[in-house]
Amino acid sequence: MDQPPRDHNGSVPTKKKPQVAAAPARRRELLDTAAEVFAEQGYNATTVRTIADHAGMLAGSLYYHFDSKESMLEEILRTFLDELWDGYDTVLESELGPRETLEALVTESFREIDRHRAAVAIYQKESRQLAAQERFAFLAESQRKFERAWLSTLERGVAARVFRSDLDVRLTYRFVRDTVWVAASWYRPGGQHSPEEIARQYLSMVLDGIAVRA
Amino acid sequence: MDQPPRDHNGSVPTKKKPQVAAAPARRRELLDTAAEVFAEQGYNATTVRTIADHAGMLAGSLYYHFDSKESMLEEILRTFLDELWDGYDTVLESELGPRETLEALVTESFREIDRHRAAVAIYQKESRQLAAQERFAFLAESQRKFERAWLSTLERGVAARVFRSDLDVRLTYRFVRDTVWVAASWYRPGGQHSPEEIARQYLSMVLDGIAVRA
Amino acid sequence: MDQPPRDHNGSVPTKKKPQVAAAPARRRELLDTAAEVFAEQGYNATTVRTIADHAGMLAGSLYYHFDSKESMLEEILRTFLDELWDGYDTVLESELGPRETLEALVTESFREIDRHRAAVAIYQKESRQLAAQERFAFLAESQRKFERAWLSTLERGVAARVFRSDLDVRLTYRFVRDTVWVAASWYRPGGQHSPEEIARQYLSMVLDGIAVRA
Amino acid sequence: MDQPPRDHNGSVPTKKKPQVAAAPARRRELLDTAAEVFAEQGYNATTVRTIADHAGMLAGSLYYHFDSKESMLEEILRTFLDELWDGYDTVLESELGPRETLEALVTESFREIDRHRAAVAIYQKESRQLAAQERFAFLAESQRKFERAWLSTLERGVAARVFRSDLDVRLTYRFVRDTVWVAASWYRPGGQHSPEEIARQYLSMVLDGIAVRA
DNA sequence: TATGAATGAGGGTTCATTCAT
DNA sequence: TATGAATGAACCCTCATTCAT
Repeated sequence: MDQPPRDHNGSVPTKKKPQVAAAPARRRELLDTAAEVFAEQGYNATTVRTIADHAGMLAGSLYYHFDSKESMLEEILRTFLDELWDGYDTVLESELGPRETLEALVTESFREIDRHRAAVAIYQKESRQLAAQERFAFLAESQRKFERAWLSTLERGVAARVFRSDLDVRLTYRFVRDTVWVAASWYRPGGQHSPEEIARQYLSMVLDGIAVRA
Repeated sequence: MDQPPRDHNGSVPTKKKPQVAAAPARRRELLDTAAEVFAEQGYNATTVRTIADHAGMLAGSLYYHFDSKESMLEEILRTFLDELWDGYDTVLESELGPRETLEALVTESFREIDRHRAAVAIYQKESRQLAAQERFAFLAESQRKFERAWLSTLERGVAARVFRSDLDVRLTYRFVRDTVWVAASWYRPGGQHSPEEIARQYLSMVLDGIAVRA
Repeated sequence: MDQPPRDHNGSVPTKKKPQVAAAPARRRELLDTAAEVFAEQGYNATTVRTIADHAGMLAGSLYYHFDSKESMLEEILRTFLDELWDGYDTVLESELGPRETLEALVTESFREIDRHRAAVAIYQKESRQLAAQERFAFLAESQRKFERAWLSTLERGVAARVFRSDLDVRLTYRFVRDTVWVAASWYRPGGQHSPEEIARQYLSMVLDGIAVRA
Repeated sequence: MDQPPRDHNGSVPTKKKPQVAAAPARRRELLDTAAEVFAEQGYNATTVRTIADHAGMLAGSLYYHFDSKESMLEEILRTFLDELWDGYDTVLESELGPRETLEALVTESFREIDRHRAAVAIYQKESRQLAAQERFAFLAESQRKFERAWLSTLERGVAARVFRSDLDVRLTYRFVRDTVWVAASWYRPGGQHSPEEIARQYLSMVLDGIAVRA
């Protein structure tokens, strides 16, 4: 979805707070808490006081660790997208066939949903609006890269006659993309299905359909 | 998704404002405007002043027509769901076979997306959070009804051997549901594809998959 | 001190609030109140709540009339500088001799102090820091114009042998400038001396000194 | 301007911190740093973090050395006023003639500006507001003493016919006072003029005026 | 019907200060 | 001596809402 600058954890290194180097553990904790709340209540509807409550501190104390509510959001999304692209890039560089690539990408996606459920949910709900802001331009950038990867995979597949040629490729792209990511809105980690199992079923539906074969 | 009480436009008829009778046309206009803005910016991020700006009036003036920002949202969603269920109920009462029912529901859904794009987008983005409020209990109610309709259709189809039996029905339900509605997030009315055409392609993918048959 | 763009009362016409056209009377009242408080407590030490208290309203209500505390400050200073330069320009265009020019400028200055005591006091105390901000660049611009006017007057006087040539002109400039404007810090309108009377005495000291002539 | 109690560096010796005894050198350094920042940015606009940054430490660490930001300010001003009055008292006890007294006081003032530029600038900008607080009552006290010294000198001069009798003495006092101290706002130590040189020029203007003698 | 002005309850953020280490 | 982390009060500002006109 994105290809942010390699190093990005400081985003806007304005002040000289220890925002970057020091105590990455606490930082992570707080970001996880924030992500959870953002995902549950929506970014706008979430107050920093709520985040602070969940973290067992006062609202002002968050500003020792972060520049702003927005910078928390940014870091949550950047961290997620970085990991996501680590996985995707590995797949894309493996030179698999189109069908195997699709399977690997979908499976990787469900693994990310499993690991970053909150971040994915936030991404789903907020990215469209956010992408308009310069600060979140990396979201749009990621989306473009994402689209290129999928479209080329689908086109390769059509050329190789493993995917149907009678379908509009862009529609198919959206279909597959949405099909995967919306899962974040209902997926609960630790449920009865592992990410791989869910991926398998989704792939089965996407590839072979839900109708019984004639 | 829901079947609210027949009359629902005032929800809480406390005050004496003529919120109901007078000039239903202007009312509709304003709601359409509001829906457009809500869809574009998100409900929370939208200020009543923005709505008023788009409508060419001052923020306070909206309160002649509506009780509150929330009541505008409620009416937008109720109106949409009412129409949606009009269509769905017609389908469900037609006693079609499971596959034909699924096709009809999906087609009807894309028609609603075409007609109520803004409302659908709002619904997609906000319904989860809203459903927790008593005022928006009708959203949860609608969702339950929606789920029942789909699940029973799918189960009928599995029993009739027109849908695959090796798939988790709930997963399949979510798959189909999401697959359809997320389209509202990118669909633009007046584009090159008619709702029926999009429905046909979606159905083709959902039913038969995107892979080439062996 | 400044030569702002001819029209400047909107400074940053971001939103479409009636900040500009409507109700200039109330606006003036509020700005006068604000100026008084800024002058007395200092800009930074003044809270918008204090201003609102003095105006008999709530803090938030000020934002119906103004964009921000800073925009109030800006408008106060712009209005003052505009009037000041109206007076100065009239003097400078009159082609008086250097001594008469100096007398007229000083007199005009005391009149402005009389009319805009609060604004002058604010200007004295805050302009140095403010001028660094882009928004208040007009302060620096005014200062440059002010300096040019004074320096050229002094130089003309030296050339015409009405001012002493053994003094450093820049030092003299600062001497005269400060001497006049600091008066705003103790001047109270409605006191026993009229601005013209004070100007006369200042001029007497500046021109002829306080020592008895040999 | 003031004559504070002989010992004044702790003002309120409440806690047990070694604020007084330990390492007076470091203390001085920190106060000089703070004074510089206060002078440049204004007391209110200066955060303790900014001071700490300039001193190469963290904000909290300053509290090992000082009770509060305010106590730093107090000590800066007290130290300055103490030295100033050392000089003034020496002059005043010398029983010089009125003109020579005036010359000596002005010269001494420019020497203090040279030595304590930052403190003087702070004094100029903040003393009026500060003097209202009990803690800074010494500022008002100093000002009174200052005024007495100058007024009596001027009156002595008028009586001795070395100063003009046609001028309002209080106005003249303010004129001379302001004339001297505002210099702190633009004076930069190490510039091309020595304090004594500047004093000489100022005195020349104040005593004999800037106009060419008839 | 709509305006203009105000309310009042927060919301994000800053900052002097504290304190255990 | 200094750090790192947190506190808590206050601050500027936003915004849904009200109401007299």
